[in-house]
Amino acid sequence: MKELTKQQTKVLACVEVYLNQTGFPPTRAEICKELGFKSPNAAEMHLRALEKKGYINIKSGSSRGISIIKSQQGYEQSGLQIPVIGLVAAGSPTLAEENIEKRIPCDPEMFADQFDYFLKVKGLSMIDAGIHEDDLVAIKKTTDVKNGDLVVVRLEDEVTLKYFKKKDHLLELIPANEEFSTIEIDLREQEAFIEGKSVGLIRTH
Amino acid sequence: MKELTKQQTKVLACVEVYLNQTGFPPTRAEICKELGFKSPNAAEMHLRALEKKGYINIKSGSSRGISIIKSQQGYEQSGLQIPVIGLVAAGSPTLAEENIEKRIPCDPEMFADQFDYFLKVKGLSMIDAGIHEDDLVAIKKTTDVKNGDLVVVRLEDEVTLKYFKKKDHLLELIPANEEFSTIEIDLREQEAFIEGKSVGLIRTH
DNA sequence: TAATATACTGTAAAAATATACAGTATAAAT
DNA sequence: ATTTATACTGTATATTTTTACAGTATATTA
Repeated sequence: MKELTKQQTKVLACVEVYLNQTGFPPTRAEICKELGFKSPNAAEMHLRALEKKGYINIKSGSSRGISIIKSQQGYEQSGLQIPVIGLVAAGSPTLAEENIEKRIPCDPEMFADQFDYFLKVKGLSMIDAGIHEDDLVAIKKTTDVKNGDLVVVRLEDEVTLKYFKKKDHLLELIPANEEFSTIEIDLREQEAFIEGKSVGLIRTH
Repeated sequence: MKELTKQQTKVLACVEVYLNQTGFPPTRAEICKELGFKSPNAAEMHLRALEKKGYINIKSGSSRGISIIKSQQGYEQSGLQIPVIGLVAAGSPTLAEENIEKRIPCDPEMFADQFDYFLKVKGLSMIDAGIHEDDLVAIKKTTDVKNGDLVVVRLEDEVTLKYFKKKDHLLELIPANEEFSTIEIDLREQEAFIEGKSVGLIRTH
């Protein structure tokens, strides 16, 4: 890829910034206004140079017909960001702003099932299932869970991620670590709120 | 958010598809051509309705001045799809079409580092690192790796995912499973091609 | 020293585009 | 039975926008 002159770099950046802010490319006149040129031909010439060097494509005859081929900036954020929630000991994992640690740009349909948020794993209770501390488990908000599903359950003030098993009044929350023991709940005595189930996992190396 | 009529949904989809394909929004006339309308006013009315319902913004007086507020589509349609490559025993993991098992809609910047493809894990050699069979490891194509990195290395015709350790002429490829042994390579005797390193992992539950 | 590339100004015209206005048709709601 | 909302056609025009053409100035290369 050929190198750009200083001015060409400025013009390309101007187009990209305009695109990010408005969602559509600028006109020659708008580029001039932004960069202080007094003739639309100034912008035109730079755009032509950028096209020749393979950085942009110009659709002839179209207004604002500029498309970026090689961006100076990183991948533009397409807007879809999934919140990450810490597996806090107290309270249910709400999507309220104060509970969101960060957001990750990804597609809510990247796993087989759609999901609503990531839950950041604390502790080692699921390590034998290959789920480590700080892994992010993709959670689909639902109460429709089956035996064997990996579920997020709230017991009073505590939220936990375990395998689900239910028979009549007995709910078992089964860890994947020999050093932890199964939580057994008699649903006639204690309430259990199913927050959702895991449809996938991601980990940053 | 108000519901859209069938035609409004079509028009919104048309705008989004056009945007994804060209990088700039369509004109009224182009929407008409795409959807078979014979009057630019047909497109105009639908766009106005979409603006009123909060799905798009129209910059008055500007050509192609449409910006999407609430997208109907995800990464699937926006083209951001990352290929999944099977960890085949023979040959390097190329992005040639025949090696691509499927594509996953997600953002190449979802992990700390950008990555190029997913590698589907075979075998249990990394199980103690929480990497199971059929997990998808996000690989960044690079030869710039440090000791301790999880790397994809090709030895002759075999591709393997292991921890990297190099000292002078000795390359060690270390598994995370006691039942497997470290691969030791004297680089003066045998070549080793570093295909890339892992920046993350995803797993579908 | 001439040629060439960069970097513009200034003007103008053709083409692209938004957008208003006047209608038609149909189905659902009042 | 009348109003209201959806869904258009068809025309016209003011405005926006591209883009060509004619210059000017400066620095670099041959």
